[in-house]
Amino acid sequence: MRIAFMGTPDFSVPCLRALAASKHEVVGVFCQPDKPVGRKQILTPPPVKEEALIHGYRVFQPTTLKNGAGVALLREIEPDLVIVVAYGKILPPDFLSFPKYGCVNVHASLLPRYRGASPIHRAVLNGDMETGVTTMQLDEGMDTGDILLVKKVPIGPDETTEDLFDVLSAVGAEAMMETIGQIEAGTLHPVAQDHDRATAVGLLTKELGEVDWTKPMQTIHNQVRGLYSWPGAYTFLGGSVLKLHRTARTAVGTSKAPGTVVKARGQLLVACGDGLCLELKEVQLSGKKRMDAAAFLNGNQIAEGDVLGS
RNA sequence: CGCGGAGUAGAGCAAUCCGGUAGCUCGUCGGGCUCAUAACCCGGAGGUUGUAGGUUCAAAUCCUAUCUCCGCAA
Repeated sequence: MRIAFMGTPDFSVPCLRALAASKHEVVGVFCQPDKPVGRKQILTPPPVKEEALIHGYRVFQPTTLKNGAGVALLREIEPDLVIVVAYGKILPPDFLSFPKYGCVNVHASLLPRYRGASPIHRAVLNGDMETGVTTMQLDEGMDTGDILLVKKVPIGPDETTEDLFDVLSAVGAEAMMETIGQIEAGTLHPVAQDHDRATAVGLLTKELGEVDWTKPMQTIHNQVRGLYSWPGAYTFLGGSVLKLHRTARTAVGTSKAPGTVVKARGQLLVACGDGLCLELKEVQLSGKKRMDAAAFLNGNQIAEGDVLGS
């Protein structure tokens, strides 16, 4: 089958690799234009582009697919099927209907839950015990198409978004290959989503990372692991930003006010809103490197009784 | 030249403004104590202070250049 692939970030790469290793012909790869990245604003190609170039695929980085621009490109490569994995742009109707088998999307959630831009983060943030990958037939809406195939994945209590990212991108590749196989075999049974149960999630913002210590310990723990490693959770210590990279739940109770450092010897415990302590295991003060709690405590930069959050 | 912080023992920090041969906590090694401990006590090892120049009787500290790391912004 002639397949065009559309994707941009790391998450999409395993899918492209799987296609490359398959019998199918990758006739073109679409991704977002190169962007300046990092402190020095170096123009960097997206991960999918780098992977595509390794295989010698034709790469397209159009700024828009609207007004026939996308279809014009499809006409050049004549794909039977288009696979879309975290591409980053909405596909117009004429584009969706161009390939014989349409466009199939790999989405990192159990649809109709978490439609939109940040499904993995949201599942962890909400403390879900389970998430997964859904493949669906793309339609004009945002992740509203008929469901083709679902694979579930459990979420561990301390698992981070980054951990899940790796798992789900691998599972996504499996789901994709299985879906393609069934398309060829004609054995798929698309199921409409239950739109009443749908939830939509937007892009993440930095502000989501600020910890509110009056919240329950579990909620803050979810926030830390859900936003790891980007954009990250943070609080304030003496006016400086203190990033929280890793935390652990404890059963230690306290009567101290939320945000108070309850223990700063051996381990670092902070009081949360529900009277339980959250252990900070790895932190980073602005301008400093990230370090584990033991190293942080050695420098005497924090003491019992200090209050985080201001 | 977007803004800013930092490079000192294995780790995290202090001493830098007001130059005078480097200190603290942890780890490590040896010994001791205790029913016991991420407990405590005693002792030791470990640093040409990112690099290159300069000023000086003397530089971690002042001057110049350079490399690296990090926070913000994008």
